[in-house]
Amino acid sequence: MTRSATSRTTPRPTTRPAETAVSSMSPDDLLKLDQQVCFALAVAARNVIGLYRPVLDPLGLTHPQYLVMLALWERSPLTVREIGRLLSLEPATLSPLLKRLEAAGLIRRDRHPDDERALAITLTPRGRQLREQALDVPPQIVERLGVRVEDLQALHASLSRIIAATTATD
Amino acid sequence: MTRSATSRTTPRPTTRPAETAVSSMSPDDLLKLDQQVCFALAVAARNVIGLYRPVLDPLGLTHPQYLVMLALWERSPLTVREIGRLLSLEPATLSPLLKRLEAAGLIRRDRHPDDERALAITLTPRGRQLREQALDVPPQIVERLGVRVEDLQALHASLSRIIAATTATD
DNA sequence: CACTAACAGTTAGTGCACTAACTAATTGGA
DNA sequence: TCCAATTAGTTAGTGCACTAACTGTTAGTG
Repeated sequence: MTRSATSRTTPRPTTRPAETAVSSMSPDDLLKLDQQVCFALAVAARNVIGLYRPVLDPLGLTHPQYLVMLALWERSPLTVREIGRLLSLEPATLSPLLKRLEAAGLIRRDRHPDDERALAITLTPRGRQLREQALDVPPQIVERLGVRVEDLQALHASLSRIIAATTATD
Repeated sequence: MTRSATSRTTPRPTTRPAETAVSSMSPDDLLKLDQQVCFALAVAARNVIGLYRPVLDPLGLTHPQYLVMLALWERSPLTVREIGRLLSLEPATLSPLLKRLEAAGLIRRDRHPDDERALAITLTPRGRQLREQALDVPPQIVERLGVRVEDLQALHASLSRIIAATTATD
């Protein structure tokens, strides 16, 4: 752990600002950090989604279904591909999910008039109406989380950076 | 905590800080997809795990399997329950996963000598040896992520708060 | 001592998420 | 014009993750 004397008095070749903090970190620490971040990300996501479960249960929605409904409540005729781009999900994942939402009477899966290949996913009246109940979800989650809003905002900012980095590179 | 502003002079019945910001949002914004922390969390986790896929593929591991191996590389005889506590996973999730690791020749699933109910999960020589290759995983991920280390640290701090909040409450 | 509680792990069933392989519609050239 | 390449969505197959219901073991209590 005790940094070897590599960068002692020498000018430090390519010191981008990003690396300033790294210079105080051993490669070992870097590995640990990465492992911890990926682990924390997976656990936090599972835990938070688990928090949604009892809240979404009365609405008859799972968490991914809830995200799809959020997208549709914002803009209603959407194709499968468009939903996939919004949520970073594969069409193969959405296809059965959308059928379940259709079976629940929340959406319609009609052929797109301009392009027979595509589907026009629209809300049914029941689907549109469900938004009323959904308005109560975020406050309940925030309450159950019991985390300061500033912390949530900080988390959101950090996550956005990661998402930008991982979707831009693709 | 610098919670100064909330303690005005009027007591304000049960205004926890969490609720002030949420209740002051317009209902429209409340359900906006792009400000849902849960959405960002889910997408970030999926993206990062997707980043691991090609890196873990040569090792023959999935991401959850990799996390289990990380736990075992740190401490080797572990029960299913103990792994579950470390990774926040249900025994029902781990049971088939561990059988796959056993089938891959990386672990052994022996009955625990002191308690016939429990399993003693141990590494095989091959499983222990795999650590060598795994040492190369985090640097590859950090490189592919292309994110500043400060951002990773900030993310880790935020996630830790969330995990603490969600596992303590259970 | 017996018998019930609690506990460790497994199995069944549902749903998410991915890749690869497929069908059908559309587009763009040669 | 016609036909190859692209595109939209579906299906099959693997694996993760959960809940509920189960088997078998241990431990606690009457």
